[in-house]
Order: sequence, then C-alpha cells, then structure tokens
Amino acid sequence: MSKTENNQANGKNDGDFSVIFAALGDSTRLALFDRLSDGKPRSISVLSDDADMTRQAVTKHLRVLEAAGLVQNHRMGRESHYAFCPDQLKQARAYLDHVAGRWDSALMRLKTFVEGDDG
Amino acid sequence: MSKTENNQANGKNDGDFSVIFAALGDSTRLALFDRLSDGKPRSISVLSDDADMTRQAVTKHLRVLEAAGLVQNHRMGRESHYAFCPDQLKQARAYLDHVAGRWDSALMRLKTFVEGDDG
DNA sequence: ACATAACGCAACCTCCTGGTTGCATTTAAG
DNA sequence: CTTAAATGCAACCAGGAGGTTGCGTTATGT
Repeated sequence: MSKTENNQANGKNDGDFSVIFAALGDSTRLALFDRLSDGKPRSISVLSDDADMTRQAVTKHLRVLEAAGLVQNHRMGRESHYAFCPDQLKQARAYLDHVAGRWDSALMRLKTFVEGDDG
Repeated sequence: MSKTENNQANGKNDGDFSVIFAALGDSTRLALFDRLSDGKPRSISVLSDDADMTRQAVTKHLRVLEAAGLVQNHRMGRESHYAFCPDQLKQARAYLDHVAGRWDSALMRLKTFVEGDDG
C-alpha cells in the first residue's frame, strides 16, 4: 500500500501536511474548497458551470482535493456529489498554530533575553 | 508592476492565499519553513547541509518561500541569511479559520433546522 | 423506448517545477 | 596575496501538473 493510499485509508497524513497545502495551493482548487465550505454538496456539473474550464479539469481538481482528504465524494444516481470534509482542514490549522506558537515563544525568549540584558 | 511584485511590495496577497499554500505545498519547503520557525536565521549552506539535494535546489526553494512572503532574506557579507517571516503565516491561519467558521455555522444551521423539524 | 444529461476513461499536449551541472563572482581567512 | 568558502547565474533535463478532446457508459426524464 502506497503512502497516499494509506493516508486516504486511515484519514491521517502522519506529519505530511505538505499534501494538504499542495491541494490548496491552486487557485481553482482553493475556490472549489471555499465554495463547498457552506456545507452544501454539489455535483461536478454544477461546480463546473462557473469555472472557465472543462468539466474534466474540474473533475481532476476535485480528485486532488479528495486525495488530500479535504473533500468527500458520494455517487448519487448519475451525479457525483462532492462535499466539504473538515478533518484535514483542522489538521492544517493545528499545524499552522503549532508553527506560529514556536515562533511566538522564540520571540518571547528573545524579548526576555534583551530585557535581562540591560535591566 | 506585476501582481506578484505588488504583493511583495505591500505585503498583501489580496485574497490570493493559494500562493501561500502552494509555497508550503512542498515537503522540502515546508521543512525549511518549519526549521526557520525557531527564529534563528540561517545561511543557505547551513540549510543545505542536511537536505539531500544540491545547494542550488535549496536556493530555489528558499526563493519560492521568499516570493510568498513566508521568509525574508538578508545578505551578510558573503552569506545569504534566510529568516522566518510570520505575516503571511498569520494571513493563512486567518483564512483557514474563516473557512472553518463558515463550515461550523453551516453545521449549526443544519442542527437547529433538524431540531426544529421534530421538536 | 429514446434522447440527453452526467459522468468516467484514456490519450494527448504544453508548460512549469524540481533538480542538476558548470562556471563566474564576491568575500573571508591564513 | 592566495586560497577556499558561499553564493549567483544560466543552461539544461525529466517528469508531473493542468488542461483539452474524443468517446463510451449509465441514469433520468419524457
């Protein structure tokens, strides 16, 4: 089983957050993700309507989002509905929070060092 | 002036968060960014030492991070030091928070709808 | 039943990305 | 001054990403 498949299977990205960011790192995909964040699942055709590209292109983008765990797909009759999936978003937020926290504490240490230096 | 140049100049990405995510969407770059988040600026050589690729490759990655505003460069003598830059990180966090908030309120609306339906 | 809507698959193309190598330049060190 | 370190620049390359087109298949609707 490949790493990507494993990630999809257990819903984790064992520290490989770059996959999530890479999925969001395309304006088309970010727009799709943003649009789906209102909770309403949409079919590929609907999502393709106001995107200035082919349905196939949109399909590819949606699959990238799905592979990153940011979106879920459910086939309903002849339509394929994609829905927002918040788990990986929370993971990404937590990671960015962690990095920001490390930066803040580094700033804090620097501040106390400088203050202790002349105080 | 191109859009990218403008973004670098005023420090904003006028809604184009995909640039930030794209910069973080590579495991090598994410590792560099993560490593620099301790606040200590480092030279290209130092950053290249434990990366299993050429110094030139690392240089390219650092420039991508810099173009996204995630990192800053200062030439010190013959060394080029790259330092963490928290602004765009905060922007990205704020955006993800916004999306997550939209999702949460969508869930909330659904919940109250369902409760009002049978209650 | 038949037309058509919605989709999947596969081939194909172009361009960008990640990476390398070679060489020149600037700067520190002895 | 001479040598070596740290970097920049440019050319180059393979592979993947984004996108299109064509065609086949499955459901819907009338």
